[in-house]
Amino acid sequence: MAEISSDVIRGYNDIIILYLLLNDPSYGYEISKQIRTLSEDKYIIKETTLYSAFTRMEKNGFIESFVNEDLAGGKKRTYYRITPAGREYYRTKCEEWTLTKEVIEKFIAGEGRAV
Amino acid sequence: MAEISSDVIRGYNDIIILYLLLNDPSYGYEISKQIRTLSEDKYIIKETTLYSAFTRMEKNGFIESFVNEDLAGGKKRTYYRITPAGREYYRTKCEEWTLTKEVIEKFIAGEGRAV
DNA sequence: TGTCGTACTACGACTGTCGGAGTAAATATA
DNA sequence: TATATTTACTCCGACAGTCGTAGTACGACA
Repeated sequence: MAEISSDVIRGYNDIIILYLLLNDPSYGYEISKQIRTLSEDKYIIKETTLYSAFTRMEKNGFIESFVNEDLAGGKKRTYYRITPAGREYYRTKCEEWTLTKEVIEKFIAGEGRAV
Repeated sequence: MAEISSDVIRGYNDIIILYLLLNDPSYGYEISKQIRTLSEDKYIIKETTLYSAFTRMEKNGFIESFVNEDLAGGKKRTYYRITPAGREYYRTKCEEWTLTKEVIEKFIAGEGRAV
């Protein structure tokens, strides 16, 4: 099972995380598992990478954190919620992805092209 | 004209450069212009990024350098030639790109999906 | 003579990711 | 009940690739 290295996915962690916050707030451990599941085990984000992304994006105003106080369903957790600025950032990054994809594919060996 | 930022193309500079060496040796200035032209001005690689990529890839055995001695057609230049190892590396990276693309697109808002 | 294009090189700074270690509560297993 | 595993982080220092800035130097053109 081939896995994706950090140097090629780098630059997309932000949109991956924000995508998983679009509908509902979530927290580190859950997001980590969702990335793994959704990517069918092809991308497993490192804990340190994920949590430092949270810190950075909160500083940038893309997400907001809050702590679950009731503790009904388990341990204390830090949840993150996407902000309007975060939604806007996500949209912009998606557009940039489309552009980037087109550019990169010009430099990828297609079918029938000798390499 | 939207331009691609370095943090999203990072990780692909190697294959972009190697692609342009697949058929013939080339040198920094020319490769830089070709990237710009082929990408339709969407990606303009920084000189320092390009030349440090050359150094790194030569160290890794993916390219070899030689200097044009005759100087018939202008200034002295350092040319680079792709090695078999470089070709192999390029192929592997292309496959990784396909995988990465599929994964990232799972986290991109598609048509009709609210963001 | 001066400016523009060509073709680099050097250096220090910065950012995001990583490996490793550690903490601690909740849950599952024996 | 005791222990192991899972959950849910936090901190630290290191590293790689990119960047900004600056500088060099040659050739062509006006």
